Amino acid sequence: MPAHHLEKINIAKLKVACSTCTLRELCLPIGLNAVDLDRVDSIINRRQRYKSGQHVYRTGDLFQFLYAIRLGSFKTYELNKDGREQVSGFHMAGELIGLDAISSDMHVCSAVALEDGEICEIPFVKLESLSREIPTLQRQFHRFMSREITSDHRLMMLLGTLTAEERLATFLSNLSERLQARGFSPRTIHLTMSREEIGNYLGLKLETVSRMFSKFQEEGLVEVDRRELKIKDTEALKRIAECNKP
Amino acid sequence: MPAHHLEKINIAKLKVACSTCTLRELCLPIGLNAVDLDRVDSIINRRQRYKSGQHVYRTGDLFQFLYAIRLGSFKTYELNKDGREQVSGFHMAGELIGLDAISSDMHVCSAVALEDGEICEIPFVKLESLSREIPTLQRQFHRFMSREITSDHRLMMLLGTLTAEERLATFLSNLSERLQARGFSPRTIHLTMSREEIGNYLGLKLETVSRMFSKFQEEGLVEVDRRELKIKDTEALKRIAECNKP
DNA sequence: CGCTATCTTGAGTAGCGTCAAGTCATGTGG
DNA sequence: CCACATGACTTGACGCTACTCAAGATAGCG
Repeated sequence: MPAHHLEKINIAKLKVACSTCTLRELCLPIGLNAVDLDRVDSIINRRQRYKSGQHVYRTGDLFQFLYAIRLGSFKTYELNKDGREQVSGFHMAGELIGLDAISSDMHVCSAVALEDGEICEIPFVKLESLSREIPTLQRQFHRFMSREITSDHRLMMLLGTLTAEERLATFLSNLSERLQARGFSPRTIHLTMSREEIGNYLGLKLETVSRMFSKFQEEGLVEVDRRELKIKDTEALKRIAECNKP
Repeated sequence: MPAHHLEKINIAKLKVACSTCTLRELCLPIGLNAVDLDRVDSIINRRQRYKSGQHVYRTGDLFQFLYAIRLGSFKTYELNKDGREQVSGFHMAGELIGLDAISSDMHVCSAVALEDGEICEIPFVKLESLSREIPTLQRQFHRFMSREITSDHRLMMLLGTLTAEERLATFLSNLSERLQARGFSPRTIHLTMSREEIGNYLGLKLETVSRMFSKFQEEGLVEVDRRELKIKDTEALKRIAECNKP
């Protein structure tokens, strides 16, 4: 085999290995040593591409994989019998989705790409078996599940007790923080979801979301033009959102 | 040691061992064989008693244990900065609470007894270590965490999309089912929580909860007298609650 | 260029919240 | 034993927030 060919393969492999992934400090294998990282590497189906609008899984699908987001943004949602939608989360790079399916071996919500993106598939049975051998991985996985529960509780607090204004401010603050943590601008945000989807997340109608955006704009907190958002007064936004904290 | 003394000890031990616990088919060690069951037994601090109103843990407490409820009912709740309360769940025998604390090593919500009850404390570090050796236990634990996520998503759907009437019907149907699963009457229910606590769970004010109870009573769905509840028309109640299902 | 999807804005309304008064059961002290 | 206080609940009147319905604006797309 010629040398340049070998090199190509290595580059291709490197590009997608956990060890060289820019997300490794955000993703499941946080804190693993090189050897253990390789073992995790070996069970992952790396870099499945998703087009905007494409589903990762749907309610009722057999559960086999957890999905670690590498690139792009995704929403997870449930529909009730009447077709009402509740968005349970907007997810971005480094987050793990599909955790709700473990208990019933079937996905109980759906996940869809809001823009083009990439996902690493993690075979759950293999992850469980590996996490029996690597305590750090086990602990990390438990933290991820627990974090999901914590963030669900935050959303409950929002849905159960906050006003429309407080809900939107909380949503924007949270989005800004998470983008910042991933190296994006916390001020200039491209919204990958529609007003209706934001509403279905916050327990509001799309008209109410739109009105609140306009109100925040009038008050000089943000500038919105369709899906382009500029946060002009982070502090004021945070102050309104503060009420969702303990 | 005299025989009668020995017998006494055995009885005392039997009364609190997982292997003889009436909840073993509902609780964490579902499906374990006798040997593994004993190993789980050995790490558990059994039967801590709680008086009505007593806290199991509070926001900010160091996380050390998961808590398996043996007897009684408990609520888990969070307070936000303004003192608004969101109840994240009413929990009863066989349920595991404290799962939200894993990610931060601190409890992020509080748990309080709604009536006198008993709880088994499970040291989390020991549970993790044991679950590395007992795959069935590991799987079971993951199922419990995942079930928590699923039920949180149900509550989100309720809070985000349902009317007051639908919320209360869903609450009552769910309560009835869970009591039935534990061998209690699904029709004659003693409510261990106040109207305000129900409201803080359902995202409603206590007056609205009270009005909805009265409405259900007028319509012949239930009979309520303070905290004693009789379900007169299970089917009608289920029909109203149905909308919270996928 | 017109069609469609998405978003904004207005007017009117319904549902739930707020405030307040009253009931009832239980507990307390004289 | 009664007078009174207290906490939990119910009910009514009224108000406000967010919803509904509708019309119009704008960008993207075939």
